[in-house]
Amino acid sequence: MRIGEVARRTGVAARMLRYYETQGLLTPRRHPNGYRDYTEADVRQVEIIRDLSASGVPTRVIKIVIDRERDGNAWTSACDELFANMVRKHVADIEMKIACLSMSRESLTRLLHDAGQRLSD
DNA sequence: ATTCTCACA
DNA sequence: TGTGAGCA
Repeated sequence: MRIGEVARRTGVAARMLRYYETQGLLTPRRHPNGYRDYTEADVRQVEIIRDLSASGVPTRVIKIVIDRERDGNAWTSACDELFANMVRKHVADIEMKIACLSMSRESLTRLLHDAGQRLSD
């Protein structure tokens, strides 16, 4: 499928899909006319990239994760410990964000609850 | 009509 | 990241 359909289905702008490609996160085939040809697997890949990106994980790290999963998750080289620490940091960041979001949710639901009481008076 | 690449304030 | 130019 072409870039427009992928953009429509994933909610990721075609602009970003091309950008991800330059970052090595996606490598769609090309049609004879030069148009990118995405597969269903690419769409799943885009959804993963989109979600990780929305969680604040830099594309640089996303690429390492993707490459790692493609190569069967083999942890061997001396760089692996370094990478593992990067991932741990992001996991910690995400946990912090979850904590912040939970508090925001409490505040907002309380706001709505109080407003609801006044509205029903 | 759609996509492509490249460049910009 | 958005937007526009100039092609195919």
